Amino acid sequence: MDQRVDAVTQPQDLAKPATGLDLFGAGQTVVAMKVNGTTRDLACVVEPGDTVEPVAAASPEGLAILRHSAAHVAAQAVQTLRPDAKLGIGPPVQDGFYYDFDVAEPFTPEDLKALEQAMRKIVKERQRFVRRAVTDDDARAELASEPYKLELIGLKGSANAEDGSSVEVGGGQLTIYDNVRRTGEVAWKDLCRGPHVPHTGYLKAFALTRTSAAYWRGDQRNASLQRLYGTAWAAKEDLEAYQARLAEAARRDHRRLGVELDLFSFPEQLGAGLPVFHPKGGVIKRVMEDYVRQRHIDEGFQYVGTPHITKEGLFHTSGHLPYYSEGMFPPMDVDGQAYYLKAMNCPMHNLIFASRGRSYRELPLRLFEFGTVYRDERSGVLQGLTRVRSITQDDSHSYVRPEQAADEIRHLLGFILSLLRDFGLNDFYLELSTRGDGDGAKAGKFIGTETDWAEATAILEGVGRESGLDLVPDPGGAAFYGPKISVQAKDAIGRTWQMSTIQYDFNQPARFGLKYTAPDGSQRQPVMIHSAKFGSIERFLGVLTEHYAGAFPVWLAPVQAVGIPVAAEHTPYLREVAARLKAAGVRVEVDDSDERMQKKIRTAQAQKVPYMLIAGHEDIAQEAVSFRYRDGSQNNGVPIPQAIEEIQAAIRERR
RNA sequence: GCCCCUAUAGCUCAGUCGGUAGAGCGUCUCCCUGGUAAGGAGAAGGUCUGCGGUUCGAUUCCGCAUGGGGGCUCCA
Repeated sequence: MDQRVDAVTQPQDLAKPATGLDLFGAGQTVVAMKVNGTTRDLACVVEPGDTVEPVAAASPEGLAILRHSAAHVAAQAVQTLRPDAKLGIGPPVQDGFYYDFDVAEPFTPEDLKALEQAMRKIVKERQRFVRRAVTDDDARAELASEPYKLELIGLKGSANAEDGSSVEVGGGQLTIYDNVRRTGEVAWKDLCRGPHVPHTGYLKAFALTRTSAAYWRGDQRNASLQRLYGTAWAAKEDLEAYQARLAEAARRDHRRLGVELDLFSFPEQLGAGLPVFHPKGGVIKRVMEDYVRQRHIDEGFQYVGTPHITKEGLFHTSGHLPYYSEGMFPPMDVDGQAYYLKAMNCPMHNLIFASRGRSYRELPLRLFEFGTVYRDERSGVLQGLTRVRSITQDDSHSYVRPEQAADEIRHLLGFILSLLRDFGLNDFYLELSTRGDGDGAKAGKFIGTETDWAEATAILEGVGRESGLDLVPDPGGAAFYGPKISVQAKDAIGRTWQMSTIQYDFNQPARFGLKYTAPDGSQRQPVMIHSAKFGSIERFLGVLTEHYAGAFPVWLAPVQAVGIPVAAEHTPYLREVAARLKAAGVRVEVDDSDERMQKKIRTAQAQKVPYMLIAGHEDIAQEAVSFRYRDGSQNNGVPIPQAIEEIQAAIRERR
């Protein structure tokens, strides 16, 4: 498959200058090469003594190059069909690429088909990607009709690579890539750092997927551009596998399963982002909450309760109001005073802490509740259960002596991971959100001294490193009052979800004047550590639904067993069996509808019920039931006590 | 909040080039009494999301609102 070429390190390996095309051939699987560690076009010249390694098309770096080249071809296609289109930027992204355009008319689905067609034509022509160094003035002259490219040239030196606006290669040199036909004619060109595949014929598997709007350089004040999304892969099979993954994700979509399994809905009369849980969704929610509550109590937390509204002063004390007002619903007037729906629980927990004098002996003091908070999320960001406006947090706050903080965070992280594992999630990494030293810190988005931030960040980072999990930095992503670690969990089909957070907060204890009496009798300020295990019950339920594709483990399944009589005359027997199961703590139903057994099995299967208990004459004679499991396997003639024990064991072991 | 798309029965969707609508599933009734993924027959169910406009006439065309989807931005 991939060409394995050992690094060329000795001058005699390479007697005269050569290119990757000479070294690796113009094969399909090598798209670029690393020359002395820098990724370059295969067409670039290497000197004797250079270290050269191939970059395979299927490698992450190779895919990015492939996708970036596909973005160029997409842009060329757009400007062929829409000569008025002005180019924005077109980088590779996760699983694909996009390119932004300023066009008079947005793209339609028919446009996508036509554009794909035009792309295929360009691919067929095997146009070479030819790199050319240009002076700033030449670049301006060549791209005079591309206002956004001119703006990028003007940004040279100040632009950062993160938003894709950086165009120069090392040393401020600009390069243009020409797409050259075999006739030598330049079909298209773009200001670009590269590298690119040798020619468009390398694009074997691509598709345009969707369009959307996007602001120029990601800023709402700028022009709104049309973004064209596509995907590209090293081989057709990879593209098909990707499309199959998307179909699988759609099949698991919790918004769809929520309706099919009768779990929850979003009544229009209630308003956007406000879910109601139906009885079956309510069972899952209740079982989850009961389990999590008990685990918290076992871990030394005390269960508390707080109201949903408060006078506005509380959020001024906490500091949320000046910093977070646009995320809160507008205040309501109660007897001339402004009251707010709470958008967070911590200030109320602080009041519990402050309700009487606290001794160092009480610390860590751990308060926990399921607190429903309300956030005025922008209408455009709402999405099923994963982004709602009423959010039930499994919220806890640990009040500790500063020297206890590291231990408490370690304790919390271990607790969180064990809880997530109990719900079938096993693949994690951590994200460390800090103040960063970028725009946020300068703009006053964060409160507290630099020393405090540095200390808090060091503690979180230390615990994160100890965990052995990957720790990904997220500069500038902290809460305004302190840094945080968040746990990212991968679901059954490899998607990452942000779940739990642990936040170190030295600000709120100061703002609330929280104190405890130290051994020497002095009054000291505790540190508070915020943590949410699921983040939000709603989101977690949505994630779990997709993780299990609706086939919840027995302990969470809304209906754990359904009795299916072979004929109506066997219904009374199954009712007795069901009564015994119910007494044994099993959520069981009997399907006594006027349907045939096969139909009832089909229905139970569609509802993903873990156990189907079938009974006819033969079972009744033996005081038994016949099992049919969700996976279609069977176990006939199981004596009733044994059947009860089997189901109980599955529940007990959280299977 | 911004851009685009979208809204027909409880669900999934046809349809009406402008003359008030259909299917499958589900629900209800009756027949069938059947051993591991759909037995048969019949019925009920829709002011075609809401409000305006254009028109002799609007579910259909236009505008606004609301809900939903894909992104952008945001996400303590």
